[in-house]
Amino acid sequence: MRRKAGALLSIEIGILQAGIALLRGSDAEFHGYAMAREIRDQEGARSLTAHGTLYRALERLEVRGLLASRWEDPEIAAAEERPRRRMYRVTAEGEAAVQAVAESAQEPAKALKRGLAAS
Amino acid sequence: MRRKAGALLSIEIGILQAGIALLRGSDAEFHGYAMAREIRDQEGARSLTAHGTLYRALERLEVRGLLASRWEDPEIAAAEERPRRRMYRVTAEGEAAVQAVAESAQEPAKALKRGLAAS
DNA sequence: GCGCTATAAGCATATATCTGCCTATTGACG
DNA sequence: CGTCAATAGGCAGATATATGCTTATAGCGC
Repeated sequence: MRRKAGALLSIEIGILQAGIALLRGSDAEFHGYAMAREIRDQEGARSLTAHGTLYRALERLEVRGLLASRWEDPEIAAAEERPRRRMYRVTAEGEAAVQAVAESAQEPAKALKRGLAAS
Repeated sequence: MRRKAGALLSIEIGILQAGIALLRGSDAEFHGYAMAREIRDQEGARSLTAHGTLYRALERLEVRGLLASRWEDPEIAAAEERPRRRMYRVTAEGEAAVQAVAESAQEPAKALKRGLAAS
């Protein structure tokens, strides 16, 4: 659907924000499937159809350097009897990108506040 | 569907026979998913519904000692970028069980042959 | 022979990631 | 401002294994 140069899609912002929220916590890493669950539960039944949409979004973010990933130690996955996970973390670049989006989104809000104060 | 004491179901016989055929080959081991493909291709679109039927049959055969399994080294699965496999092989007991079934199945055939020869 | 019950089979879904193919949307450009 | 093209989204399925729940069936006892 033809992307505006350098812009972030809402799904991408969502991923980064959720990932940044994790940075405050203990592990700071997440994996695709858990993120899919998060989005499905919160954003009122967003389908992500078979998760294809999400995994592609994750890939895009990694290619752009906003996320970095590593494969979980396969021994751990085997011990827990589940498929192995690809662990993602938000990079400094990723944090900056979200910060930029948040700030530009606040501009109209500030304008509104000023407007209310004046009336 | 209430099993006759000690009897083998046709799906179980099929698994064991296919497994025994492999014994002549190089690896002698198989995994559930490959077996499912085999059965699907050969037995004219047997569904095995999401493979649930097959995996339970494999489990039954293992519990009865006719199959033995081991988990594939998770590093290999990771290197090949796929979920890990559970590798099965037919035990001596398994071979004997199939042998017994095959022999009892030949009885009627022999009787028929005798009958034909006499006419 | 008939009904009861044990159990296999079918259906669905969980776990986790990924790709192919088609459609819908949207930014960009004339 | 309308059309074109790039790309995101949706659908489907592959790779592997496994479990919960319901339904069908077959053996066994009466």
